[in-house]
Amino acid sequence: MTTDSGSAQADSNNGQPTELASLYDPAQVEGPMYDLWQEGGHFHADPAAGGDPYAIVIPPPNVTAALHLGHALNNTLQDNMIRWRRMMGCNTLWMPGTDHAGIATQTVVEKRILAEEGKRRTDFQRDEFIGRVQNWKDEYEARILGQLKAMGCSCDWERTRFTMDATCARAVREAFFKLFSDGLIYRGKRLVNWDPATQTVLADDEVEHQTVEGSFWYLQYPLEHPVEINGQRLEHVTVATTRPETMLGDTAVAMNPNDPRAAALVGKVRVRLPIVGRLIPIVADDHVVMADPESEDEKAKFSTGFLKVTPAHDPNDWAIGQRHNLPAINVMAPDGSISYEHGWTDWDEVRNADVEQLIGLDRFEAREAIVNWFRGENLLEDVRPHAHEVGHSYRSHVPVEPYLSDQWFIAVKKQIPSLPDAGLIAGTDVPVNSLAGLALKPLLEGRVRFVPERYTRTYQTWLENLRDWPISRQLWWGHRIPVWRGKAPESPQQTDWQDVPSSLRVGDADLPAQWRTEQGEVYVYVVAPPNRPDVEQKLDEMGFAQDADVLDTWFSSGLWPISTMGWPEETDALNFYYPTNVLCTAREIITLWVSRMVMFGQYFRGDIPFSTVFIHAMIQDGEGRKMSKSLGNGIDPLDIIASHGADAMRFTLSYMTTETQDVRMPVAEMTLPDGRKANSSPKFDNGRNFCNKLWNSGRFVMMNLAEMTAGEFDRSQMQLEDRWILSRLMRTVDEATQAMENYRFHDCLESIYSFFWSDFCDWYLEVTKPRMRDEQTRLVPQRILAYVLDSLLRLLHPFVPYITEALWQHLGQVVADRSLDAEAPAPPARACVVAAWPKALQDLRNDDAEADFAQVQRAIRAIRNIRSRMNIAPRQPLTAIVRAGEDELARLNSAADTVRHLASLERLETSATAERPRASAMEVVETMQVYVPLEGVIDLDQERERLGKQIAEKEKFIGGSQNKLANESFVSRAKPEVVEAERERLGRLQEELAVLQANLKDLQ
RNA sequence: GGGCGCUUAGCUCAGUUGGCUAGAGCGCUACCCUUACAAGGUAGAUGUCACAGGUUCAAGUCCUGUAGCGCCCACCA
Repeated sequence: MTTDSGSAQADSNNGQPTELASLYDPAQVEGPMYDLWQEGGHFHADPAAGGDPYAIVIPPPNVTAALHLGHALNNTLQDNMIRWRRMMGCNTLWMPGTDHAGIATQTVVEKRILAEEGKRRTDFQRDEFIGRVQNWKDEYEARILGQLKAMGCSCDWERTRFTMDATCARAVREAFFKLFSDGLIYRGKRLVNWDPATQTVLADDEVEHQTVEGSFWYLQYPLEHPVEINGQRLEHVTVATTRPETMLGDTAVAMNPNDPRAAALVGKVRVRLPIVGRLIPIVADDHVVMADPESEDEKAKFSTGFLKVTPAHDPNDWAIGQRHNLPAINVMAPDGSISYEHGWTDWDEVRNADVEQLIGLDRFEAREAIVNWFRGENLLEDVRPHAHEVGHSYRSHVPVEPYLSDQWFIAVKKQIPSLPDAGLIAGTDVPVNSLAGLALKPLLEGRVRFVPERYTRTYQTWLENLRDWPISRQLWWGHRIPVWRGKAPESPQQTDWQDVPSSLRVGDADLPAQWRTEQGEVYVYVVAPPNRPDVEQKLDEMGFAQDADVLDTWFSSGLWPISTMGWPEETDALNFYYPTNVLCTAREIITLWVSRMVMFGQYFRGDIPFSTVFIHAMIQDGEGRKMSKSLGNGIDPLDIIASHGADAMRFTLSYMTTETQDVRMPVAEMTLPDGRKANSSPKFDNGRNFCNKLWNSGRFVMMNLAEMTAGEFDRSQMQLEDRWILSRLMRTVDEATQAMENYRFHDCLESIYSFFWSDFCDWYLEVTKPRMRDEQTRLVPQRILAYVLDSLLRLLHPFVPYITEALWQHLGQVVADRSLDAEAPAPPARACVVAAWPKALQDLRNDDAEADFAQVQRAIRAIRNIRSRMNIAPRQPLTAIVRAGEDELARLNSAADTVRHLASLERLETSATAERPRASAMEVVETMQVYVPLEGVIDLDQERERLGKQIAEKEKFIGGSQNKLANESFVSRAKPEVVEAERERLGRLQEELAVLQANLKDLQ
C-alpha cells in the first residue's frame, strides 16, 4: 500500500496541533504510541498502589515457534479485558511470559540440527544439547515478545517470566518436594503411551486419535493337543488382531467364561504360540466379546471368541494380565523395533531361527514379516479391512505404542494425607480431598465458571475419569526431576511407597524417601529440597545419581499462576493479585492445562487460580481446516499488522468473537508494503476501513475545534440533533459496558461501531456542518463534538489502542478539557490508556429526542429516495412538500434547517392538508407523504406500481395482525403488554394503509 | 463408541431470557471525486432462518428425530 498523501504526522510548528494525513498509516503511529505507554509506565502493576486488583496471566506461548493467528486472537481478547479494567480504575496486572514446551521444543530443535548438521541428539553431551535448545528459546522468546508488543499488548513486561527461569524453577522444586513428601508422587511400572520417534512417554491428552485404514488379521494358534468339543475336533483357535507384531509377547489366549467351548478349553489345554513356540494358557475373562456375526455390536461381528493377550503391549491386555497373573513380555526396544533386550524374559527358552529373523525389524516391518510367516505356514485364516482409531503422538505424529516402563506418576485420586478425609464427590470415585477433587470442587460450587458455560462439562467429565498422571519424560529439555536414587544405606521397614511416608537423613536434612526393590536390590529414591545445593552435593558423594528424566511440561505450566507471582515466597503480588480474575484460552487445553492449574492452585496455594475461564473460538482457514505450517495456510500476526495495521487486526478479531466455537478466516496471499508476499486475510479490510474512518472523523472534528472557547455550557441551547446524539451516546455507553461485563466482545463493538459510523459520522457530523460555519452557532456543537469524540476514543481504546491513543494525544493539544459540564465530565488524562471509561449518564438519555430525530431522518431519506429514483443530481435544489399529522409536522419544522440542508432543498413546505402537485414524485413513509414537484414527465404507471406494492405489503401485515387479535387465545394468553402493542401496531398499519390508498387514488 | 458445535442474503457471520414487518460487513446495482474519509457518500435488490415432526396464543429462538459439515474425548481384539 503506497500513498502520496505524505506521512501521517507532519512536523508541528509553533506548538500548533500537528496536521494529520487523510489516510491513516498505522506504521507511523504504532511504534511511537507503544513507546509512550511504556515510558509512562502504564503497564506496570504495583500492588502497593492498592485499589481493586484485576489480574490475568497469559497462557504462555510455546517457544517452539513464532505466534500465529490463534495467539493473536487470544492475546487481543486479553488486552481488551485488561485495558478495559484499567480504564475502569482497577489495579491491573497482565502477567506475560513463555513456556519451554519440553517435548515440542526439543523435537523442533532436533529436527533442525538433523537437517542442517546431520547430527542427532545423542551425538551431543546433555549440556551441549540443552545449550542449543536454549539458543532456540532465546531467539523465539524474543520474537514472541516482539509480536505481543506489536499487537499492542499491555503486559507488565518487567514481570516477564519463562517456565524454566529461576523463579519458576524454584516453584517447580518446591511443588515436587511437597507432592513427594505428601506421598502423591510415586514410581511405577505401567503401560504408558510411548512415542517411539521422540522416545518419551506421553500423557493421555498428548495422544491424538486418527482414523487409520488398517486390517484385521485372523491368526490361527495351534492347541497343544487337539480337543473334542461336541464331537468336533478342535486343533487350533483363531484370534483377530490389528497388530500382529505384538503376538511375540502373547502370554495367554482369553475367552469369555460364558462361551460354551470354555469348559473344554480354559485350564484344560494350552496354546502353542506360533513362531515363538511359547506355551500359553487359555484364560476366561469377561472382557472378551463372544462371536456373533448377526450382532449390532461391531466387536461381536469380527470376534472369533478368542483374544490374544499381550500384557506388555496393550492396555486391555495389561488389565487381563493383572487379573490372571500373567507375565508381561516386552518384545520391543524404545524405538519400536523388535528386541529381546527390553524385557523379553523367556528369550533364552524360546529363541529360534524364525524369531531371530525378526529381531531388529521396525514394528511395521515386523508386522509384515509375521503376517507373511503365518501365510506361509497356512495359519493366516483371513484378512479383513478395518478402519479404526489409532493414537498418534501430538508431536511426532507417529502411532503411539503402549509400552511398559518405569515412570513417575502423580496420584490424582488419592486422599491427600495432610487434608481431612471428606469422602467422595457425589456420583464419582473422586475423593473431595484428592488432587482431582480439589480441581473439581470449586467448579461444582460455582467458584470457577466457564464462559461459555457449555465447556464446564468437558472439564468435569475429564476430571471425573482422570487416571494417574505420568509426569516423567525421557527428554533433556525441561525441569530435571529432583529425585536422587541410590543403594539404601539402611534397611527399610517396607518397600511399598503408598504406606510408608518415610525419610532418609542426608547431612542435616531429612529427605522424603521411597524404597523399591529392583532386580533383587533395595534402592532408595529421595528428593532434594529446593535451594540446598549442599544436600545435592552430599547425595552425589554418597554415590546417588539424579534421575535423568525431566518433568512433563504441564507440571510447570500448571504452576504458572502462582509461580509467576513468586510462590512459594509470600510476595506482594501473590497476596494482592491472586486469585486472578480471568483465564482466557482456547478449548483445546481445558484439560491439559486449565484443570492442572486449578488442581495445583488449590493444593499449593489453597485457592483457585482464577474465577472465570473464558474460552474463545479456534480460528480455521477459509475451508474450515486447521491452520498449520504444513498446510501453508498459517498467518503471522506481524504480516497482518504490516498489511492492515495492528488495530485493524484487533478490531476484526474482537468483532468476530461471539460464543461460537470455530471461526473461519479466508487466507489470501498479499503483497506487504515492503514488497514481501505473505499470507494475510481480506477479513481485516473491515478493521482497516474502520480505523481509517475513525482517523478521518477525528481529524475533521479537530479541525472544527481549533478555535473552540471553553466556559459554561448551556444545555438549553442544545438543538434536537445535539440532544439526540448525546442520548444515543449514553445508550451506547450503557450497551458497551454491559457487553464487556459479559465477555460479549462482538456485541460491544457492534454497538460502538453503529453509533460511531451511522449516528455520529453519517448524521451528526453532517447535520452540524452548517452550524460550524458561524462563530455563534458553532459554540454548542463544538462542545458536543469534543465530548462525543472524547467518549468514543475511550470506548474504542480497549479494542483499537494505537489509533485512539494517537487521536487522544492530538485532541489533547486542541482541547485540553472535553467536559460538557459538571454533570457530564470528561476527566482529562495524559494518555487514553489510563483515561476513565465513560459513564452512562441517565439525564442525557432522551427518548423524545431520539423519536423526533428519527422522524427527521425519515423525511430526509424520503426526499433522497425520490432524488435517486428520479435520477436527480444530488445537489440540484428542490422543493419538497410534506404532508403529515400536526405533531409530526411540528417536529419537522423544528428541524427544518436540518431537513433542507441534508436533503439539499431550496424550499420545505409542510402542511397537514397539502395537495399533491400534479407534476410531482411522491414517497409515503408511514403516514408522512412527501411530494417533490418536478418539471418533465412523471411515469405515473411506475408510481402507481410502487404504491400498489406498498399497499399489498401493508395489507399482508394488517391481515396477520388482525388474525392474531381475532384469536381468542392470543388475547387471553399472551402478556397484556404484547396484546396492547399488537393493537397499537394494527392501528398504525391501518392509518398507513389509508394514506397509501388515498395517494393511489389521487394518482388514478 | 461418548460428547459438543454448526447449518440464517451470492460470501463471512450476528440474532442473550420465545413476541421479527429477520440484521451487519463484504459483494452486487444506480448515482455521486459534495474541501473529514472513494479504505468514502446516497439510494436500492436479495432470505420456504438445513429438513421433518412436536410444544406454544406465538418458534430463527424451546423439544424430538433426520441429513450434511466440523471439533473434542475415548485402552488399536
